Amino acid sequence: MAPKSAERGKATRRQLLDAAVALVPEVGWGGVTTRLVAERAGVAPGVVHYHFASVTDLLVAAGLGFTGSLLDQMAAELSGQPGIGEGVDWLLGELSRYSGTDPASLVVVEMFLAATRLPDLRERLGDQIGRFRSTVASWLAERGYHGDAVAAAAMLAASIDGIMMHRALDPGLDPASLAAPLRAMFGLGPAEPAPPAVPPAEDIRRRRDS
Amino acid sequence: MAPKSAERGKATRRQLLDAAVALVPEVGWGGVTTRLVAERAGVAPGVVHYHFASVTDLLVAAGLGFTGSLLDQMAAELSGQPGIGEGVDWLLGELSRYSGTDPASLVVVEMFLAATRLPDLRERLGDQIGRFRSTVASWLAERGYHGDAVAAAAMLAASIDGIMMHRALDPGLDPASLAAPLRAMFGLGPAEPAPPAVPPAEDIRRRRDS
DNA sequence: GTACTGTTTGGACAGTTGCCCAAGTCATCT
DNA sequence: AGATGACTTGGGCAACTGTCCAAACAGTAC
Repeated sequence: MAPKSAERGKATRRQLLDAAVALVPEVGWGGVTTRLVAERAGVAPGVVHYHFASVTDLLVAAGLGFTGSLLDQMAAELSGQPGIGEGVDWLLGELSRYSGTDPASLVVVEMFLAATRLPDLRERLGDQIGRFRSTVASWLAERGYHGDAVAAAAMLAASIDGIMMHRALDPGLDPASLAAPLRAMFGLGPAEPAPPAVPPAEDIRRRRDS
Repeated sequence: MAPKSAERGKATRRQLLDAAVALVPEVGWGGVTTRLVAERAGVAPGVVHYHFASVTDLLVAAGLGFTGSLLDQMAAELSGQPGIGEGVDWLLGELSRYSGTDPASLVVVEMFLAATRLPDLRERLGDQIGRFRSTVASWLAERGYHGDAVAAAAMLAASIDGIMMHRALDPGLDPASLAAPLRAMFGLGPAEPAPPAVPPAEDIRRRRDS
């Protein structure tokens, strides 16, 4: 055999996947072409169809890889939060990193849309999000959330994407200002028990303007 | 002059806009082509570039027309609701009509995405949604919502789109099941005392904060 | 009738697309 | 040495794209 060639092939495949993920936010899901990916990955155009049956196949694989690790990481970090209040606050802080126009946000929305036209993608992306929701629901239940934890997790997940999308149109929409209604959704008080005047140093990492 | 011709022109223009709106959910924003629109509208391909400078121009005009009337209608109907509880419930009922895979939902998401790449569209769509949020905020304030009505309106608007998107991936996600957390967001009690035939056995006796 | 206007037609144009494939490279195996 | 296998190359193909345009088609005004 030729293990050296196989290694190189794996590397090329990875480069194609990375190039595809990077290209989706720039030109849109439908704007990603064979030659564009090849050029970005630094390979000849023919390579794309050697590693993937079609550009759509490449995009599906690349997209699912991206959302999979993103959701896994978010679920893990959220599960590490001690209480529901801390979790919601952490989530809002995390959300401020996704402006709706940044590459990660755009990939997610593009995939939502592409999934409506690709049954295979829809099923697999739905599974990923279902797993995320389950993790969140368990986390809520373990923290003593009184109510339908599954419904609350669904609302939370939907809110994340909704806020992300709306921020794309209104950059002035500050996630921090949404803390009160979001906390109320989980039966939490309107504000942190600690006085907001002096922020607890470890919890708030960066607080921009007002 | 030729008023008869001008009339016919207006009608053709309308047909092109309608065809574009119908096509977006079917083939995607980027999949709408000159010839596709012309065929759907029942005119020759050249007509498109007589009435619009480019396909993008046509799509922007068609999309904004669609979202404009959709948002206006929703704002008007929501404003007609007597109380916040009724409004939220009405909204959830309305939301069940938008499965995330229906034409209207798809047009909205496609426009969000297109707006991130078309500054002109972003600004105008942002204005439309800003107006919607203002209307909702006023409606909340008039109903005695205690808290930041603007933030609550933003969360509500974002939730609508978030739920819509998530329903596209999980058709089993019932908007009605989200009533409890959504109502809690507005400091409302668990549920209305008017359940359908099948009683929602799972009861949530969640008290709000102070 | 002729002149003028706004609208419509269908084809032409240069460019891009996805996918394919014969020929090539290169390390490994017999 | 030759054969094997995985991978890469660059060009070729038919199909499609947005945009343009000379010509035809109305109706109105003179």
